[in-house]
Amino acid sequence: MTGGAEETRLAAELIAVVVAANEAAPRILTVEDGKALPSGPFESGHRSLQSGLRAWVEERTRHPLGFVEQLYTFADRDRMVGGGRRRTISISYLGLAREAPTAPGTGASWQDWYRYFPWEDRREGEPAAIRTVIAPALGAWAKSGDGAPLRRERAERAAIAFGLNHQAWNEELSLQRYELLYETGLVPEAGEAAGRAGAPGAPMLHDHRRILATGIARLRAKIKYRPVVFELMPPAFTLLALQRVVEALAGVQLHKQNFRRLIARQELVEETGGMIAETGGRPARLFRFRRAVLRERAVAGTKLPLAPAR
Amino acid sequence: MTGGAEETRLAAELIAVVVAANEAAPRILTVEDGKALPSGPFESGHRSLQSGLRAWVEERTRHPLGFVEQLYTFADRDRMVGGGRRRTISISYLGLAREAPTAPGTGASWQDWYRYFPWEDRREGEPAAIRTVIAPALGAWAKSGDGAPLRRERAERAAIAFGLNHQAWNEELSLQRYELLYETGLVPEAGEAAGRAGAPGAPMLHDHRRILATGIARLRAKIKYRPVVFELMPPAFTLLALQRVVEALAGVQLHKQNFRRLIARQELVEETGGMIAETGGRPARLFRFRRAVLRERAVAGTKLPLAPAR
DNA sequence: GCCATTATGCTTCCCGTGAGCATAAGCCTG
DNA sequence: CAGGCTTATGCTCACGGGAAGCATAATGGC
Repeated sequence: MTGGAEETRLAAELIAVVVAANEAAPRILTVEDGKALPSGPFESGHRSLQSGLRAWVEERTRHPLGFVEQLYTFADRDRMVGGGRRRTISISYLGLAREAPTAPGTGASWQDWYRYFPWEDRREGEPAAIRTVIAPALGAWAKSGDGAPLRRERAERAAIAFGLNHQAWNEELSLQRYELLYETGLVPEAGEAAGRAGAPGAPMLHDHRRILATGIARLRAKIKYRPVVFELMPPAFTLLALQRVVEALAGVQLHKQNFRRLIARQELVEETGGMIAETGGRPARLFRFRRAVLRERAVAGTKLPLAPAR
Repeated sequence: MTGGAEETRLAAELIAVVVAANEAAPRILTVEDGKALPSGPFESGHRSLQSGLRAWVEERTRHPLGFVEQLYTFADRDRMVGGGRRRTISISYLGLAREAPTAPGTGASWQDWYRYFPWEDRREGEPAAIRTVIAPALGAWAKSGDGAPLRRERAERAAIAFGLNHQAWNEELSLQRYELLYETGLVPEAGEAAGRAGAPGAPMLHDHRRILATGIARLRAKIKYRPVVFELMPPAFTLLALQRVVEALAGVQLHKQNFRRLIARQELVEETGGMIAETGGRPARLFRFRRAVLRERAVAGTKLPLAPAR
């Protein structure tokens, strides 16, 4: 059956969500003036999907990708790229790296990821746009549903996704939030109402912003049980720097003392012996990641505290 | 770059891990006399990968798939199926269903999943084969490593994967276990030593047993935080029946009272009002799944207790 | 020297989980 | 028909981790 007569021509494409981070914000590698994620064809020379992606990204960033993980494979019919009769299968990956200057002329650049998802950053509390724009729009959408059950379901979905009413904010729901905004026409990618008052945040080409949302969700979930944050850290760092990076990724503030306790108890780091005179305040000790835990706890749990501060 | 001259021809294939379960064991849908997972080409008529898979499986089992989730996409070069110059991309899915008679003539049949992974069933304690065959073989493999660090690393990997020494058994590591057995040549799929004393369990064609191991790992992880078990249950069931199914999936015995407490506290089920006169013992109440939780907790946590009994 | 700022150590409270003890309700056996 | 066996259910207790706060130690800036 595989070789039918009316065979569709297939193409395969790799799309990468490459994440780096500093204490201020997570950064993602983009192309086309920040409007697309890096992507490239899956070529016959590639040994496997993952090695293809690795080679491809490292060529551009000149920096090795530490951690790489497959995100999702899409092949929706309405997703045909390039306009031909060719069906494209897109395989997306999440990769972690350290930020380094991009090769000039490639159009590649690093961007703050909250530029695309302003509503995902709650480190300074709930962004105003949620209350002034998003919540009202979702409320209207819920009310416009046919029949009470549908209306209730919509209101409930919105409340869970955006932590409205008395629901708690769940930082891992970034994909659901984007999908909800897409479904309700609040992001320009949905086409419908480019003029209408929509959600804030820069759009991307194709469905790249959705893929980015998938990557954010995956990474936010992952940092809670695997020591992957360290892939984003410099060789030596203070505990506060580590906390700031985790907070930047999660988009939430953490309780300092508990964060330190958890890191300490799990023996994730060891002192380098050095100290650093920060910008005011008592000097902090420098730590490095204990590479050994990658072997010891190859799979076991390594939880990061995600309890809100204050 | 997408349309190069020396273009590799691509084919895409969908592979399904379809799981059902009874109180005795989880069951998987197979073809070719239990030696392969159902798979089929991804056709141009399919709207999306998932809808393609759904249509395809439902046609064969005549039963709707409740829950469907993408597992992984492979395209390793050494995985070329069919021998041609054609590169195959395989997209695997996990699906949950209720067991129903398979359509005759299709070669499809349901199989106990522990037939392929005897070492994954610890409901009656550690299977003898681990102590008599697997642990010694892994021990020899570890000792044969070049250099002390490699030997230590190997011993550690084996201990973590199979819960040797003082390590706790982690039921979610089914994929790592299979990969370890593959790497050490203990499963016939590895080719090397078909004659040597290997691990027990029926092999499968291609890399299907590895895909099944991936599905098992995913499902075992999933039942802990999402109410997916109910997709496998009949409309009404006793709490013990529910527990038995969870135990069958996890391959571990659970503490009865705690299991009930957790189910009760989360309000996952409601009484149907009926009772059932079991095989001896006090009659049990019948319950049904509260569909409402799917909306209420569309994403929040729904944990199943996986604490060992006794 | 006093203040602002950050680093660190410890303590308390609360809740979920892991384990058992005890009782209720049928069925089966002698 | 009583006693024993088996499964259903209710409850208690102890422990450990997580969430919040209080308190003290170092520095640099005024």
